[in-house]
Amino acid sequence: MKTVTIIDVAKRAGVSKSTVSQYLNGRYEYMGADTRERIKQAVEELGYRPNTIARSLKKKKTKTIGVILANILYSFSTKVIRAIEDVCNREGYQVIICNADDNPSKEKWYIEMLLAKQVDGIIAIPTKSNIDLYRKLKERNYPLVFVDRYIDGLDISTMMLHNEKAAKMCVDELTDNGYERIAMLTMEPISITPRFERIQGYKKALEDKGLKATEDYIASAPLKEMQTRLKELMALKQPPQAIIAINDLSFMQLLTFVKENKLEVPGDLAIIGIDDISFADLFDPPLTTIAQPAFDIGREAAAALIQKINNRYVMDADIRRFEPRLIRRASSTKS
Amino acid sequence: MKTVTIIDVAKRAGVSKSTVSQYLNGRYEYMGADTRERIKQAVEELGYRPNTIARSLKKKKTKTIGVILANILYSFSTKVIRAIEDVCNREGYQVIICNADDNPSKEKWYIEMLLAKQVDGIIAIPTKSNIDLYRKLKERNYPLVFVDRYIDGLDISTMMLHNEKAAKMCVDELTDNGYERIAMLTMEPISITPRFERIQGYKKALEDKGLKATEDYIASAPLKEMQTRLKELMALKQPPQAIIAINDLSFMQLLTFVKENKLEVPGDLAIIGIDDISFADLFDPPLTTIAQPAFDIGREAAAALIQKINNRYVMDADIRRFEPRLIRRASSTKS
DNA sequence: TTGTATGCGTTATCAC
DNA sequence: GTGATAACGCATACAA
Repeated sequence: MKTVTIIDVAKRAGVSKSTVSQYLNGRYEYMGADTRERIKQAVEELGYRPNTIARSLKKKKTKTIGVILANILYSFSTKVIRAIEDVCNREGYQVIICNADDNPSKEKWYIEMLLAKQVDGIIAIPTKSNIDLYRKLKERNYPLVFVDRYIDGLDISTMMLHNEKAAKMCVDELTDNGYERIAMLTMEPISITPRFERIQGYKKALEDKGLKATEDYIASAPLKEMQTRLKELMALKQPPQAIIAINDLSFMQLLTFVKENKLEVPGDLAIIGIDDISFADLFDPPLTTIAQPAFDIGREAAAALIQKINNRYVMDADIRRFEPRLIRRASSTKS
Repeated sequence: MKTVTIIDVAKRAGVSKSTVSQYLNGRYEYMGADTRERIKQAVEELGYRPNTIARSLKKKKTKTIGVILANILYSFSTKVIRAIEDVCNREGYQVIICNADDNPSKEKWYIEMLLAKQVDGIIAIPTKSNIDLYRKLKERNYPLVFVDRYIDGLDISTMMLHNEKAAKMCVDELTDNGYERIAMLTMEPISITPRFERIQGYKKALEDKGLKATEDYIASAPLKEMQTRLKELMALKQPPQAIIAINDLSFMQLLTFVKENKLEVPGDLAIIGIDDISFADLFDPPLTTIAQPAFDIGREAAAALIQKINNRYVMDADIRRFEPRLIRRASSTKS
């Protein structure tokens, strides 16, 4: 697989490599029609493909971006990536994906790897632990966009769900249907942005309705211990009449619990989940969910990053909030 | 963000850039302990990061591979990718992901993009339409591994499910429970490897049991038309007592159909699906599925590719079959 | 042990 | 219009 270079093309076409370079970059004005044709021929005959690596070295642009996220197995991540990919490829960018698994040292390693690879910009769902590294990048005006999570005091463009509103939608839907003892089920840690904000939103929404948000009703646990935690929650003297699952994984746990304990939904317990899940319609009864526009979020993140890449000094570091959407099904209705 | 290069480090350490290069590549033998220390210092003080692009150009290796698949939104793809990522990163490789959407021209475009980027190898879930391109790569001994789909006559290492066995497992499970009129539901096109092989396996397994495989019972349709197709199937004079869904997407359609028509499972209709789905346990009744080891497949594909990259002449082009696993739940039991 | 020179494949700045 | 030639940042053979 001996590589055919621009020099081979030049020889074959009987011109210099500079002229070929001109041709390749579409600067046809400086070129006779016949030269142009000869080069075209030569390129085809030799099956020449420009070496992007060499070009990148020279131009100091790789037309590649990096995406750092927790785990590609989460459906939110998958959708975001898909949207990013679509935008980027339309613009001629390639995407390198990194699963940091919410592990700060892995995240750091990936960031440095990406920088060494000279990617033109990075989109990340950041952990809070590499704040210094991100700050340094920000100071250098390095193109950077966050998704889903916000890091305080860093002032980097962030695309995320309007989490408080999402939680409020859940509460309102439930209170509208006459439920008053409403609990929230959340994964740990609860410090990351979406969880924190949703819990805040939940509390506020309850207060707006004149209901008390008792700490008893905020059930947080790691995924593995969630069944036990739920058992505790339902064993309270005043068990909740309704539970809001803070995300899809918690929701799955809640569904398992409901099923194993043969609870009737919404009769024994009304439920509602943030994040849409594929089988919401298929569950019995169909599940009320709050969908977030993951594709929109990904698309806008990519668009913003590319804009930053093209004009490094238009650094409007802001937070863009995306609207949650209530999909009303039977699991949250009056019992 | 003026880039700091190896020359800056050399100056700072008071040595030549070759010495620094030696240091960076771990050839410490040719170096005084003090020199080594000085370089280390300089690197840290300057925050120097080697430019991978320049290194790649020189070494003609990018430590990057490309993955081409239909759509990252499919759970099989997601799992495969995750496994590939894990292996690759452990070996210092980065992964560029491309969604070809089963569109041959998109696939072609991506392949050429990846080659231009000088990726060290490619893992693909190939369409059948770029066979010439793949053949050319194969002839050049370019490292290439296929996943999930086989292309006849190309002789390229392929990692895939033992599809016939998977289908046979379904049939056997159903016949063991007394079902005889067993249909298969499949997406179109049926020509791609996994679907084709599963249909073959289905037919053979029926024959093994002395049952006839009538064409009537092989219901194929694009996703959008599957509900209609199912209606036709169940309207036959002799409707099936059981249906095998060929993959997760078909299975979802089947579940929707069952639900909308209030069929009792397995009383009115036994069902079973190939591919595991996350809510198999949560459905009512729990769903029997055939799981495929997507992570294993991805891991082995990555391992094979890296081996090819390291030794381009160990080109054992074979097909590796992975074992399906029956997860027996209530949807396929005796009614 | 360390330094010098050269090349990787391209693009860009000039002359011609 | 076209062609030398010098970078881009690094690795490496070879000289010192």
